[in-house]
Amino acid sequence: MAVERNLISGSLAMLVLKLLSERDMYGYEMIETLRARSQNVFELKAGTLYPLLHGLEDKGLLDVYEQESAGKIRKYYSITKQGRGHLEKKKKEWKEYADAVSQVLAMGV
Amino acid sequence: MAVERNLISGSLAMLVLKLLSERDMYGYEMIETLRARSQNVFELKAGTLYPLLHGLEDKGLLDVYEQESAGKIRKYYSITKQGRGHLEKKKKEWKEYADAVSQVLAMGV
DNA sequence: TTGACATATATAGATTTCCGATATAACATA
DNA sequence: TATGTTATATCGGAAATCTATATATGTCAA
Repeated sequence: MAVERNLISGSLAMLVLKLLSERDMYGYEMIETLRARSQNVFELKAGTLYPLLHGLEDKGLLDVYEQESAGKIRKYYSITKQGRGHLEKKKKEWKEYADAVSQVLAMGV
Repeated sequence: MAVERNLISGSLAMLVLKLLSERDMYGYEMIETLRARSQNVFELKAGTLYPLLHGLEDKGLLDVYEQESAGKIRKYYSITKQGRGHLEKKKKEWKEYADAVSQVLAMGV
């Protein structure tokens, strides 16, 4: 694929980075925020998110720190400069892919 | 996911069904047509397409017949009534998903 | 106060999609 | 005759995501 193979499924990483580009969040908060913003289309599972976050951290796209909030220690994730660069690239690829799909679906009979 | 898990990668099956909803085609023709319509964004591999076609046939979404064309026996694929129903459903899901992604990307800062 | 439910993080195993590599074969053209 | 294009096919593997499971805390109602 001219658009990376992982783009489509990989859109989840893009969405997470997008949320973190606005403000630091902890995992559970991302699940709830994505659900709300997408009108319940994205029902991200914890078993999907946490391995994804660890992977993004390993790649240097996110930083993590612990912070108490409402009596609980939570893990907050923060996007790095490299992460912002990655997000821009992924947004461009998503647009390219979505436009191509529209193109194919619209043409013909 | 409210949108089926396979939707996104599964968009490939949708695109193939879309082509066949216009006219019968053989495998290689689908690869070339998808490439052309998407301005080279979709570079579908033979190793992806043929197993996909066999799977769609097993599910009753496609029929196959052999026909000579330009001195060669080619396998033409034809979409079934069930296949058309499946295509409509997938198109709706794609739209739902793509809109949700746009929503998340557009909001916030 | 006890049980149920929501919050919060985490890992292991399984499934699905798709690609790379490889194989075969016919035709076109240089 | 050699090379490239057309055409179909399978196997094995990588990557993304889900299911199931585990753990622990806070909250609220019975």
